[in-house]
Amino acid sequence: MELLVVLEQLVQLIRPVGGLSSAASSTLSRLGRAGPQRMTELAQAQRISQPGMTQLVTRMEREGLVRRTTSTSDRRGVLVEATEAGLDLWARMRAERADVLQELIDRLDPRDRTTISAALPVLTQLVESAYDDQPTTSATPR
Amino acid sequence: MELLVVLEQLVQLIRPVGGLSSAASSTLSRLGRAGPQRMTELAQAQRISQPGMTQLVTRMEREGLVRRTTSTSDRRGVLVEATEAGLDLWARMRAERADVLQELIDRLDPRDRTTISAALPVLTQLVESAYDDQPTTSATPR
DNA sequence: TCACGATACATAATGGGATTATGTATCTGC
DNA sequence: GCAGATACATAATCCCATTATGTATCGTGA
Repeated sequence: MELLVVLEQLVQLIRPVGGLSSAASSTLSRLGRAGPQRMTELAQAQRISQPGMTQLVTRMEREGLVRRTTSTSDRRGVLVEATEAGLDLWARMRAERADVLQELIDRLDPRDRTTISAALPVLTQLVESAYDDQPTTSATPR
Repeated sequence: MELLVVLEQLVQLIRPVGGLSSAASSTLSRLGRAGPQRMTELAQAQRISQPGMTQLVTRMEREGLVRRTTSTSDRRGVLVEATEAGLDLWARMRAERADVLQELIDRLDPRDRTTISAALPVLTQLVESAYDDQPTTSATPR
């Protein structure tokens, strides 16, 4: 099986937890961790276009997960912040995902488990270095 | 960074190669490897609905990557087969992806490289066992 | 042989999710 | 004050997925 297929299927297994899409999920995470954000900040962090993020925030607002507030420092823009319900979902989602992943790993034999545990930080580093090489303002690899 | 985010970003790095979406890409792979397929077979393999696959095949047909042929054994259905252009793209895509991945891995130090190489088959096994536990006919985890 | 239920696909309607282009309001620097 | 830049929203479009439904064909049992 090709690695890309493996990775995508792994994502498919884990992502449904919490019921949010990828972009919604990590946008909510970002708001939870870093507080209110500008629309373009969120779009850049998620590597999608600004209108794409506008639409996503609108959907998340509709579900009560975030709200738009007025930015006092610059009236051209808004700030997006997570609601209480959003933060609750975020916390639940993270816990559930950890469980799902742990279950998957638990079915490996101990040596494979060690291998995976060692690989995760390396994968993280790999991704980070790959993105560090790309200008943030360039088009999303797509 | 949360594992899911890492995985998704890794997918985002690798997938653009070849310019096909995930479903198109692995559908084309399947046709290349296993020859003409029924629509429902393709849908099941991809874990999407039949109408979803109908639409995808229509789009791929429009791009000249596949064609529908009449199934002689059962006039209710069609067979989907890859065109020459489709097979060419498939071959190119696979080669390019291998290059991208190799580049990413080459920037690791040798010990991390070994770690990743050991982890890939385990990840594969992990995904396969996870899907083996789920009835094929059940809804896609979503 | 015929009728009924199942199968195989296409179509319709809908919504999420992404893009580029464009519009409107605000900001900044000359 | 004005021009260019910025920040977002909106419009149009396409991909991609779903469920529901329609049409044709098949398989089986009476």
